[in-house]
Amino acid sequence: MVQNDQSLNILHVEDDEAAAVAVMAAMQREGNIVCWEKTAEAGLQKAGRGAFDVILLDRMLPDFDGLELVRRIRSVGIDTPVMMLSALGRSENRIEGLDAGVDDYLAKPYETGELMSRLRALHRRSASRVHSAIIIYGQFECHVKARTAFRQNRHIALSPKEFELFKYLMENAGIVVNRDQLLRDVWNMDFDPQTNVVDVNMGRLRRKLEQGHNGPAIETIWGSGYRLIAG
Amino acid sequence: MVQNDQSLNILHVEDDEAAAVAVMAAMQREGNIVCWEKTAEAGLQKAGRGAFDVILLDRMLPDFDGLELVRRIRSVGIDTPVMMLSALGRSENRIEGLDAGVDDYLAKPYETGELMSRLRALHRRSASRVHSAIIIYGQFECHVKARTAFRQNRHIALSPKEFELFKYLMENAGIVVNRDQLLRDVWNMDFDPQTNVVDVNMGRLRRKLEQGHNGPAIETIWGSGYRLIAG
DNA sequence: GCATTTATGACAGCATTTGTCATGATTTTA
DNA sequence: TAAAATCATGACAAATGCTGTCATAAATGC
Repeated sequence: MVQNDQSLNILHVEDDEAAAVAVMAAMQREGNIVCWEKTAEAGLQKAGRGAFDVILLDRMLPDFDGLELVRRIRSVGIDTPVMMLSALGRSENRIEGLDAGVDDYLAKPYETGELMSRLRALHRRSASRVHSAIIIYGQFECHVKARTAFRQNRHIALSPKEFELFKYLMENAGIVVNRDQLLRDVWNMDFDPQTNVVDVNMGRLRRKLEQGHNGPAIETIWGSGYRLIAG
Repeated sequence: MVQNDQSLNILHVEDDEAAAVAVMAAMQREGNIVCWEKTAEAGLQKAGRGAFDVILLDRMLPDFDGLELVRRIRSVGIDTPVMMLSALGRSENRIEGLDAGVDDYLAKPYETGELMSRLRALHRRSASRVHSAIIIYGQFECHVKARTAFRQNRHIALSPKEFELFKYLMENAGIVVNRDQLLRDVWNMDFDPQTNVVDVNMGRLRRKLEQGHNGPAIETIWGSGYRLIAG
């Protein structure tokens, strides 16, 4: 299997095994990578972790409704485009889905070719704005190549070192990182410099991330290290 | 008529007068602003001029095909999301449209409610990516608030002054700007400093915009000034 | 061919970044 | 409760990047 420029990284949430396998086969034939989850909960966890181009999900899921999954995905700040597949093809079903944050809605039965075309269109619209890797965690966005940071869609001006620190925290979002790690990975020091360089810079970053926003950005774990908060 | 937070600024391209009037009435009832053009050519001119949230167009137009209109809109760098309406509702028609750059495709007959819901979804997706003003011209993008520049989706690292110059060129894309203008608007000098500061910085910007890319970025008009080229 | 205009390399002064240090503030421990 | 340990912050100096100036090479137009 060759992955070409047009191929997508897809998260597929579907409890019906036969339907999932069929969709996956069709998509993988075109060189796309598909990650499959059977429950809405598993889909929610995965959506926040992988760098997916689109999320393709079934409306009827065993644990909670596909629409509820979309609402939760959006509420934690995940902005990946969502295509919903549903046996509920009436107009009011579509409107409900689209108004809930779904980006496209396709009623079963559908043609695989049209599904692929719509996924590509969704991705194209999204990708035209995704110039490079973007790390999203809660209110925060880190545009890696552009070296820019955002909180709640507002740009935050950071110095180069501050950006490096922010990026590291985003890469380890929700995880406590200690000073030794930061010295090694951000400052490229395999020794203790016997200064408080980490503390000083963390303070600088913290002030910039919090200014003009409600709530803390970075939590200090006394005696351990620091942790980025979703915000 | 009250315009609320959800209302859209819509460009509608449709030659059938009755159909256009019906669509417009439905949309204006919801507080949207609709600008109507009868031909593809008029639509193309208008698309480049107004700040439209979405473009809603019919596939069959008198002068040239709706798909051709989409291709032309995209080729001059206009990225406004496009919803196409068509009596041609077969799957291959949809695929053709979506692959040509259309963002959503709705076959006639359709329900007005679903049309509105889909337009809002298109706009929502587009707007959520616009952290701030983005200027697009050919291969170039200028993200004003993030102060970042891109050519062919690749980030270009610019110094603050270089970015200011780039932004000015983007704001006057395709137009020849002379040194007096640049001194006044970028350097805030209402006098001739008797140096070649503009020339030197233009050279710096030019080298950065062109490095690793095919073709020139900035054209010198001897004796007049400079002009950004679409790339 | 010459005058004018534009492009480019180099440099110095200024602005920003970053690490260090001292000390105040907070937390933990005995 | 006091002392020790840890973290936060203001200030400063050195390092680095930015930007305008200048001289000169290269290109254009008459």
